[in-house]
Amino acid sequence: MGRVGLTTENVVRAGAELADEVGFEQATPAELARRLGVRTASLYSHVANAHDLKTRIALLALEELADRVSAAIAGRAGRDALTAFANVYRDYALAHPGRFAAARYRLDPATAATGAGVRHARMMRALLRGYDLAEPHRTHAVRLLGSVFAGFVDLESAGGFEHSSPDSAQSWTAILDALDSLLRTWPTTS
Amino acid sequence: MGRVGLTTENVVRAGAELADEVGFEQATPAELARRLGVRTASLYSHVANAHDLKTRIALLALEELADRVSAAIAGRAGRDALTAFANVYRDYALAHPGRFAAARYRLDPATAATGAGVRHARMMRALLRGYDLAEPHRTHAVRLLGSVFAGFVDLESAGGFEHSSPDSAQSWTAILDALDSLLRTWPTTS
DNA sequence: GCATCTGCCTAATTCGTTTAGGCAAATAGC
DNA sequence: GCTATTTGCCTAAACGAATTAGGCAGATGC
Repeated sequence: MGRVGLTTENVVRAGAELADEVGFEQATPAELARRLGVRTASLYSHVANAHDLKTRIALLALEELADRVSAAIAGRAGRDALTAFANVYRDYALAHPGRFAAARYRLDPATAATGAGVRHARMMRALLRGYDLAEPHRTHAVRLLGSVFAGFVDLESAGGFEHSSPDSAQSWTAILDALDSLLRTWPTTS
Repeated sequence: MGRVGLTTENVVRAGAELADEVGFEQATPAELARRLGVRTASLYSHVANAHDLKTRIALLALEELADRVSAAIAGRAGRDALTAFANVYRDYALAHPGRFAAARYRLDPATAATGAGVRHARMMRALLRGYDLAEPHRTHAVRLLGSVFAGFVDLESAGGFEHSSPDSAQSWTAILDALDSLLRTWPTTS
């Protein structure tokens, strides 16, 4: 009956691990308490409620992801930076599916503004400095890349590419190739 | 106390509408029963359980989406077909957010194989006939398009583009432009 | 060594999911 | 038009998750 030593930090980190194991949706206070060897009610001193727990896991994931992207693109430019950035997303999603799902959890605007979401946007723009894009094309490109990364990784981890050849890793590199070449010859007609 | 006239069909359709109003995750049997003016338990004669309800809503959404895509791309090719296809996705997602979320619900492989998912894949390949892509590039392109459509629409409906200019509609057309030009000059290096 | 703080507890409420079994309205056979 | 059957919706009840209120005891500060 000794104390387990819970803190908000603690609980959230354990929640993130739980999410990776059983899925973000199933990372509930009840299940988390079970894992921590504690009564469910005890968690409510550290997180406000189920939504708060999920929000904190989401913020943790965004932070981790931003750290990794930041490390990966340092000193790289152009196509190198593009693949490094993209691979961080993909690797993170494959290694930490629950956290990655958490990173896509709908945050209210105020919370999102405080979190690491802004860092992501900034890094994406930094990445595009290696390509010669004026506004508004740069913004369009940011959104395209964000869409492709999120979309591909989502489909892949949902098993959408599982039952067909070639395997998804090949498509991934081919797509990065294509995006690189697209960014170099971005159509500025409109 | 007269009978409401529930059928599986009925219940699922009402569930889809509920999902559009309150979100797919919140489209629970309990809430649905409330809307239908019926006790929760009564639904269980028509759907097996909450998961079954969600699965059926997902299948309905996939079907509707496939029907619309099919109508939209008939008689079109190349860039016309591409934008028609893409706009069906986007319009559907904006008009029916709950159903669209449902369409991304993880189905077990057997169920997925029976559903309209395969029609989507076939139509996407048909769309690409307008571009000159040999295998495996065509498959890569299918996956790229799937990723972009899903990713963009997801981010947009999650409000990811809300607090920055230019507005998302402009990015959408710019991205379709870019994709069209990319498909016409697909890099076949690898 | 005492007072305080606080981490985790028990107890209780509310709500969603699900199963079992019953009654009555619709339907079909004659 | 009466009877038999189906079946749509019900009540009752079990179970589990989320959440709040309040209490005890172990850690901490003096």
